[in-house]
Amino acid sequence: MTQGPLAPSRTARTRLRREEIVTTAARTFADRGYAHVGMRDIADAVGIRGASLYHHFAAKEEILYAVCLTVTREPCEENLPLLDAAGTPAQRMALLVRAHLRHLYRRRVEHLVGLHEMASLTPEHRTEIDGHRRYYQRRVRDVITAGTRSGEFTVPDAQLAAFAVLDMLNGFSGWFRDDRGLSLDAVVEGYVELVVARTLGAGGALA
Amino acid sequence: MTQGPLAPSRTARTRLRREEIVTTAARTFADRGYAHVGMRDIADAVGIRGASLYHHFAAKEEILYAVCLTVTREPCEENLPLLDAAGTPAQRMALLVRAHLRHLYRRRVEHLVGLHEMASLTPEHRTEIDGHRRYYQRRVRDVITAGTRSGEFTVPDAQLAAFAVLDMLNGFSGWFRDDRGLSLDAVVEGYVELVVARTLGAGGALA
DNA sequence: GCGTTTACCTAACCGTGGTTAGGCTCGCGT
DNA sequence: ACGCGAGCCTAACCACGGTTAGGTAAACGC
Repeated sequence: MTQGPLAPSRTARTRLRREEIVTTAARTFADRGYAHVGMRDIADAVGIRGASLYHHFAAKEEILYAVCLTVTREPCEENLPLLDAAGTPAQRMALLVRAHLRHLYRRRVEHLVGLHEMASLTPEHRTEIDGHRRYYQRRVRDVITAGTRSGEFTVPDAQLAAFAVLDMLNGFSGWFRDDRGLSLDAVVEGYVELVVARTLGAGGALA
Repeated sequence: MTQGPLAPSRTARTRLRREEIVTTAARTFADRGYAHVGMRDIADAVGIRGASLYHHFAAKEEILYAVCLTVTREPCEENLPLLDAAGTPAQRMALLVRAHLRHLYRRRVEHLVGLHEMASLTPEHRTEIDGHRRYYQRRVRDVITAGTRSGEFTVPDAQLAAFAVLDMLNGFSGWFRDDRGLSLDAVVEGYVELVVARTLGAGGALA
């Protein structure tokens, strides 16, 4: 470490560049669709030449893969620990809903890409991304099951409820826009009630 | 009309062929993604040569457009009339949920394509498809508003509830498979309860 | 029956876009 | 101070795939 924290180290700058490419590409993919975006388009948006992208990524699909990773791994790492926190299933579920929606918002561009362009991933990459999603879904289902056992939730089928809740939440990134009537906070709290209190049936027992 | 109903007329056979192409293409698009499917692939699946497709469609995008049309126009024509039927908002909503899910099931392949490949449509076609979707959503929101006014539904925000309900329903086509535990009928009735009774809050007042 | 249309064919074109080859320059580590 | 590799460049390749041109055989309407 001959490098102070003021001037970013070489590896740090490289990482920054990679992230810049991924973010820029995600924005372009979201706007025009993965297939309609060429390497030269991504490069233009970053400010370099098309061929230079291959210094950072081995193929176009690797960039898409990086985008998809951020939207399936981050929620697992950041949101799921909330399900292990203290509190009743309903309280923990409310925490998850808030974190989930805020992540969808923070990464809304990447989420749009991740939801639509799965088919363009390599089979192996696709399998891995799917694995993350299935794991997340399983954890949500387990909390619902726990809430059902404790009597807080009243759904007949935890699996079905998990599908319903996750589809409801994930749909958010498809329609929410900053410049329309609804504020983020209003939607988040509205959804906490819709999901935890109503759909799952935990009356007024919220955190 | 020199043509009896036994031997299909020329125009009828042409229409059949078109529909066969659309159906086959939808299946292929759903499997491998619109961009990864060539005209020759579609033609192979139908049993003709690539160039022959241009006798029925002017461009590849026209085929995708036809797929998208069936999944946005059909629900408007077949499901929305149920909202004008007799009965309370909750009863009418329950009818819509059933019809909506059964349509998602009947046309599940086309729905998968319609949800994922929007970006590959011509701007004009995309606008038209979006129009159908927005109209459908508006009609659902209006029923929820009606149910709120009549006191059957207890949601604070009809617009938000409409988003939530439609995302929940449409997600169905993303995960339902015939060969797993759940039966279609079980899911449909489960979702009627989740949507109408729980999420919208119409206690036990179902049809 | 006979022209016309339908539906399909073979053959080829050609733009697009992912990818590669190879060279320049600067900053970093020793 | 010097070598090396990171980062970016220009130039070009080339395969894929949408599309067009032009022809043929059967089906249809009068």
